[in-house]
Amino acid sequence: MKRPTIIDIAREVGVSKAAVSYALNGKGGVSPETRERILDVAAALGWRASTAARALSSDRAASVGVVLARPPELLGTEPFLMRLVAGLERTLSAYGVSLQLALTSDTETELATYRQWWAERRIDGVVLTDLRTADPRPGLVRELGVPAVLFGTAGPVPGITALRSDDERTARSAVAHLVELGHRRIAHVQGPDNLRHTLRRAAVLGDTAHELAGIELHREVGGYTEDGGLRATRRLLAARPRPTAVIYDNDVMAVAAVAHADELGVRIPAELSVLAWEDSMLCRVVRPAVTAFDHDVTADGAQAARVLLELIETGVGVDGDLGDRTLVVRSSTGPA
Amino acid sequence: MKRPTIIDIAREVGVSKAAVSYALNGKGGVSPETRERILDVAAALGWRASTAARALSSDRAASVGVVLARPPELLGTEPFLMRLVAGLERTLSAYGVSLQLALTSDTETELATYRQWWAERRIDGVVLTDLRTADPRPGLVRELGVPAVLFGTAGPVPGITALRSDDERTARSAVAHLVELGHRRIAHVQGPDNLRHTLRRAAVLGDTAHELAGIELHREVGGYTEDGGLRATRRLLAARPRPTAVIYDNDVMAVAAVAHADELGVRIPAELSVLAWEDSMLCRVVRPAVTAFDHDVTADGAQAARVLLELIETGVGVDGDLGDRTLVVRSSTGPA
DNA sequence: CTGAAAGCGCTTACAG
DNA sequence: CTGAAAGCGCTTACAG
Repeated sequence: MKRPTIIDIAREVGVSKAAVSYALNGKGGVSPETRERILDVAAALGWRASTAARALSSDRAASVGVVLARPPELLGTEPFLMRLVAGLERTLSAYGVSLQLALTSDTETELATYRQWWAERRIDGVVLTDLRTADPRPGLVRELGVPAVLFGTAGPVPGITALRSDDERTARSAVAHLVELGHRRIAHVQGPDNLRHTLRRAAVLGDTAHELAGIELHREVGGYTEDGGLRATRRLLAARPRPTAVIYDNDVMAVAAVAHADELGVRIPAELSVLAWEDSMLCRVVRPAVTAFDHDVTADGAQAARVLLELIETGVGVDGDLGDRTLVVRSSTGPA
Repeated sequence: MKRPTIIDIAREVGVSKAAVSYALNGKGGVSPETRERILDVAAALGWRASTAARALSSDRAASVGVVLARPPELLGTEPFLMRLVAGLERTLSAYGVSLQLALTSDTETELATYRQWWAERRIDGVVLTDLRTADPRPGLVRELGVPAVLFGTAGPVPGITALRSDDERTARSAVAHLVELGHRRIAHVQGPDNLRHTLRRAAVLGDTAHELAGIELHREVGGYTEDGGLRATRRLLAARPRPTAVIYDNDVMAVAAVAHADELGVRIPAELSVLAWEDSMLCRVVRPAVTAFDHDVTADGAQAARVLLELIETGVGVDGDLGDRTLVVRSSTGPA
C-alpha cells in the first residue's frame, strides 16, 4: 500500500539516497556490486520513480500531449483518429512516456489546453495534427518553447519539426486511376476549407489533373461530415456538365454518397465513380464498396512519437516523411 | 519562456509564498484584499500550479487513467471507444484533471500499466471497462488501493464502485421487437467469451426469449470482429432449423453479416433479420440499414468521470446506472 | 489573520 | 568512487 521511495532502498542497502539515484539512473559514482544490490532491492520492493518528484527535480514530465480538434460527431466516426492515437501510445509507452489526450472542437480551447499543459508542466512536447490556414498553433508552441511535431504537412515548416505526407504521389495515383477509366469530368469534395492539407490536396489534384489529362477539376467543400459530403455531392450532381467521378477527402463523405445514391438519384459507379482519400471499414461494407487509399496510420503515429521523443531529448527535431498510400480498387469506380 | 512560480507572485505582491498558496487554493488565512491582489498578479503572470510540485506535496496527480484493451484491428473500428474517451475527457478537463490513455491487447500489459501508473503516482484513479470473467483487475486495484470505477456492469461489485447498464431492459426490447415480427427461431452472436457483460447479455437474452415467447436462443461466439461475426453467422446459417433473426453484440459483426449477405447466401431481412446491440455510422450506411440500439456513450463517459472524481475526492464511491438504450428500427429487421 | 519552516521524492552539482 | 546538501514548486501543520 505504502509506495516505496529511494529512501527505503537506501536504508535497505545501507547507502545514501544519492547513491541509489545514481545506480537507478545508470550514472557513475557507484561500484558495480553496490549498483546491482540497489537494483535488486528496488525490483524486490516494486519501486518506480515518482513522476512528480522526477518531474520537479529534472523538469521532465515524461508525458506528451495530443489535442484532437474535431466536431463531436466525427470523433467516433473517423477511424483514423483512434489509429493515430494507438500508434503514438504504443511507441511512447515503450519509452516510459505517457500520453495526455484532449478532445476539443474549437481553436480557443485547443490553444488554452496547450498553454495550460505547458504552464502546469504536464507535458514535454506535443504532436500537432490538421494544420490549418493561418494556424495560431505553430506560433504558440514557438512562443512557449514547447517541443512540437507537425503531423502530415506538405513541406517543411519554419522553426518546427514536420512529418510530411506525399500528397503529389497520392493525387497522381487517384487521378491516373480515374483517367485510365476514361473519366474527364472529375470533381474533388474536400474537407473543411480552413485545413491546410485539404487545400493542399485540392491544389495538387488540380495540377495533376491538368498535367495528366489537360482537365480542370470541379471543387466542392464537404467538411468531412456525412451531411457536408452529401450536400456537396448534391451540388456537384446539379452541375452541367455533370462530373462522372468524385474524389472525396475522407471515407465518411464518400460512404455517405454511396449509401444515399438512390436519394441522390445517381447510380454508382455507372453514372458516378467514387474514390476516398482514406480507407476504413465503412468503405468495405457499403455497396458498391468504395475504392480508397489505404495507409498505415499506426506506423505514422509511431514515427511521430519517435521524432518527438528525440526532439525532447536532444533539442533537435529531424523532419521526416510519413508512409505512402496505396490505392485499393473496389467497385465504386468504373468506366466513364 | 520562464514559467512563473508562487515565489514570483509572493515577491510581486510582497507576501509569503504560503499566503500565496492559501489565496490560490481558496483557503483561509489571507485577507480579502490580499487574496484579490494575489489572484490578479497570478492571472497577469499567467501562473498555473506545477502539477509535479502539487502532486508531490499533496499526493494528487490530477490525472486519471484508462486502458482500452482491444485487439488492434478493432481500435479504430468501434466508434464506441472514442466516444467513451470523449465523454470522459470533456468532464475531466472541466475539473482540471487530465486523461492518461493506454491501449493494449493483452491482460499482462494492462495490469502492468495500472501497477506502473500507480507506482509512479501518475494517476489518482482509473476507469475499468469490459469486465472479464475471472478478471484480475478488481483484485489488483483493491490490492493497490487505486480508486476505480467499473464501467457497465450487470450489478454491484464488492468493494468497487460500479456503473450498471440495464441489460434486461435492452434484451427485452430486442426480443420483443423480433417476436412481434413473428420470429421464433432467434440467435445471439455474442462478443468474446471472456467478457462478463457479453455472457450476461447471453443469459438475459435467453431468459427473456423464454419468458416472452417460450423459445430457446441459438448462441454463437463472434468475438466482436468482422471476421468472427462472419464465421459465427455461417455457423448459425448451417443450423437446422435455421434461425430467422440474429441479435449481434456489436455493430461491427452485424454490419459484416449484412455486407456479406450475398456470399453467405442469405437475403436480409427476407430470410434473416439482423439487429445490433450497438449503433454507429456503420449501421446506417449498409443496405439494408441495420436496426440497432442507440445510446449516449458520451454522457455515460461523463458520468463515469464524475463518479470517479467524487470517489477520489471523498473516498466514497456511489454506484450508478448508465443511460438506457433506444431501439432504432431500420430495414434489416422484418417479418419472419 | 499571517509568516517561517518542514516536507513531498527525486536529481545533481559539490566537496571529500 | 562516495556522501552530505541544496533545490525543484508546491502544501500544510505550526507557532505567533
